[in-house]
Amino acid sequence: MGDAFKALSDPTRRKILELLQDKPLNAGEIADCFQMTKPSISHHLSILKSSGLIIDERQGQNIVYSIDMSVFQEVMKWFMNFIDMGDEK
Amino acid sequence: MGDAFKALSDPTRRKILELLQDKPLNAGEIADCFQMTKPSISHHLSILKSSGLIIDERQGQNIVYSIDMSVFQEVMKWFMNFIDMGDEK
DNA sequence: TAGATAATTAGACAAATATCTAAATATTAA
DNA sequence: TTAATATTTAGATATTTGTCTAATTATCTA
Repeated sequence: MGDAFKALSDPTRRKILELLQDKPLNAGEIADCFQMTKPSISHHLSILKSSGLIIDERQGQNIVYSIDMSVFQEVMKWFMNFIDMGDEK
Repeated sequence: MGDAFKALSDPTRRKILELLQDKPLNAGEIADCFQMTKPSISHHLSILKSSGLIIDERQGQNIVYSIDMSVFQEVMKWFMNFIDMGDEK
């Protein structure tokens, strides 16, 4: 899960996640939202993918990215532990 | 809030937060939990502090650190937006 | 005030990171 | 099969990051 925190530390990657929150997008559509070269965005997508935060699927010439909730939920659980405290002891 | 994500990306810093989850600790007590020099821990503490995730208070010779929940909650809200989705539109 | 203890700041350095350009791969369509 | 489009991979580079040692600051106590 450490990889997810690393992935979340970059603002470009967080913005990518926010974009995908609305709907799946292909790499080109994502890149169009940034003033950055496509290879750079591709690199960020690869980090998000290997951290488990997004998944990709080829659709013809395009590669469509979407959010994978399972790792998000793990990270959320980590935060929840800090809120719970009042309950026990 | 970007600073908080940056701060959370390092495993040592996350472990410090987990330690402080139990109770406030001074810099020396925190350093004792790691195989790392005190200056390195001090550096991590300073990053956590400037990100708003912890606060410090001098008590005599010691400086006691504890978690500041307000930024935690902001970060949590960011994650919540990814869960909510089902509700609107 | 001098010495001891707790912690930080300063400065150096290797490793990791984000970005770019150029080249390669994969798919579609003519 | 050739050309066009979408995307990634490779390689280079400047910046950021995490760590260390040495020096400094702050507090307490004898």
